[in-house]
This record gives sequence, C-alpha cells and structure tokens, in this order.
Amino acid sequence: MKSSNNIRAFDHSLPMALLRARESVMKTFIPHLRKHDLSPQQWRVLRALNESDGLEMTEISKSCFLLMPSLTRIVQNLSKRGLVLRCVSPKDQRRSIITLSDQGDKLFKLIAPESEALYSHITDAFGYGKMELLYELLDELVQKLNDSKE
Amino acid sequence: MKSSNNIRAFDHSLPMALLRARESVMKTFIPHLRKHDLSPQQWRVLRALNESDGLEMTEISKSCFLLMPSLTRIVQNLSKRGLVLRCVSPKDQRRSIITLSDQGDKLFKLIAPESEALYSHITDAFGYGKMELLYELLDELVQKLNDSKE
DNA sequence: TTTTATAATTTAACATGTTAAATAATATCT
DNA sequence: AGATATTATTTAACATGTTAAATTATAAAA
Repeated sequence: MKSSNNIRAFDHSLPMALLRARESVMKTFIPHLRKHDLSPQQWRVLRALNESDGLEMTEISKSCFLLMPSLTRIVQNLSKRGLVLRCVSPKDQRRSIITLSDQGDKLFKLIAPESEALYSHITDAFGYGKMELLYELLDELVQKLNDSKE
Repeated sequence: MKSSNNIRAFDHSLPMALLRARESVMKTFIPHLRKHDLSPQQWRVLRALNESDGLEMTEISKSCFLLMPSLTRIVQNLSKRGLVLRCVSPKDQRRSIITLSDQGDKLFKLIAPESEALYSHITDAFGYGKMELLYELLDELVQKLNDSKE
C-alpha cells in the first residue's frame, strides 16, 4: 500500500506538509531578500507599512503574524538601519506609530518588482487555478478550525 | 473589489497563508504536547523514531525537516531526559544511531492515541475529501517548485 | 602510506519563536 | 481624586531556525 492512501503516515502529517510547502516557496524568495540584508519577517513588515501610512505595533503584529517580542526586535533593527521611523502616538502614549522612512520606501520600491516577478513565476509553475484553489482551501481550513474551537 | 479577487494582496501572500494554516493546526496540538513537556519538534523526532528501529542524525534531519544544528540540540535534550538512546555506528564512527528508549516508547504510546484523536477531529471539521485535496495540492506545489529549479 | 578531499556531526553566533513577567500609560470604579 | 484594573509594549529566558566555521572520521588520490 502506498503512503498516499494512508493520510496519517508520518511523512503526511498536516503540519509537516504545510511546513514543507512553505519552505519550498520561501526558498524562492530568501536568496533574493538576503541580497538586501532582509529576513522574510523584516520584508513582511516593510510590505505592511507600505500599504498604510503608519501602523501601531499591535496592528503590525496582527497583519504580519508576528508575536510582539519578535516584532519589537525587528522594528528596533529596521529603525536602527533607518528603514522605518517610530513616533509616540499623541493620543495614547503607550502606543507607537511606525512608518516607512524615505529610505525604506526606496528600498521597498526596489525590491517589490523583483519579488512580484518571483511570485509570478511560482504562479505560472503551479497554475493560476490551482493557486486560487489552494488559497481557498487554506482559508477554509483556518476558518473551520477557529469555528470548531468556539 | 474583494481581496479574494486580488491574489497578491498582502494578506494573501502564499508564505503567510501557509504559515497561518500551519499555526491554526498547531494550535490544536501544542497544548496537548505541552502537557507532556514536548515541543512539536521533539514530538516529530519521537514519531520518526517510533516508525523505525534506529535512525542516524541525518536521516532524522531529513524526515523531520529539521536542520542539523537544531536536531543536535533536540536529541541532546531528549537523551538527557532518557527518552532516546544514542550509540556510535559500528560501521562509521562519525555516525550515531538514535533509538527510542523504553521510556520514550512508553511516552509515545501514551501520547499517540490522543494525538490521533485530535487529528481526526481536524479531518472531520475540514472534511476528508478536502483534506486529501489539500495534501495533493501541497505535494504538487513542492514538486513543481523543485522541478522549476533544475 | 601519507596527503588531500569528502562526509557526518557539532559548535558558534545571531535572528526569530514563545511564554511569562515587568513596565508604563490609560481607563474604570468607588 | 485616588485606588484598581486594563491595555500596549518591552524585557527576560530559553527553544528553535539558520548560516558559517570547526571537528572528527572515512574515502580517495598521490
């Protein structure tokens, strides 16, 4: 019997299948980002900031799936390198507001097109329809798991 | 326009969708494993060892998707706790062979059924057919990405 | 055989993941 | 207003991820 019939064989555990897929995809992007000394997490933060004009730490944390302690270190690093700016929120001094600096914006605009090209390559290799189907399945899985928890 | 039509919106990046799905699934297992003071990675190693009678570090590394430095630390930890045994390979003294100890085997047999039950719960919530489809898509994605690299 | 190359594993160094505790500012309650 | 609770964020401590370098043993080549 082939392992494909045994959905629960060790090499078909769901977390590992998701991990494996993610690693494969990341392998495409990581060398590209490394050229600019960016980790995938740092790039996620820059992307999130690019789509807004100022985000609080908690907002970034949620949209980038980063826990606050990781995000604290990442933003400190990006700030030290002059890629982002942080200022205290005037309405609530506990909050800080993070924005892309001019330099960060320039770097984003440099990297984004190459990044898009790599993504298109993946979509082409896999097929657009399958890509959409995969997104739907993943979203539905998350939703069902969250539902079944309440 | 809904974001579901824009496959490339920030909140629909493929690595993040895979990460999000993985986190959701893991959230089911982690509290269960933590009761036995096991991390997901440690559990992966125990599962791999359970399916064989002795594996070399490199073999575990591949089957568990753990890099060697991480695996070194994990096996050291499991060994210290008496859950695994390691001995030098008689054929090649660079290699070591890891096996489940009696205690490790006992722990595995204790955890495995609960783990299976949790997994069944996920399969039920998501649907068996969709689960199989998801596995197929993930495998195909990995395969296509590896192909397009050679 | 003795040098050289290759292979398995560990160590080192640092970024990130993760949980709990600490800090500081705002909100709520009496 | 003053005590208490809540919220946003950071710090601490340790496990894991990740790349490069070090170590040790085997294999290959001279």
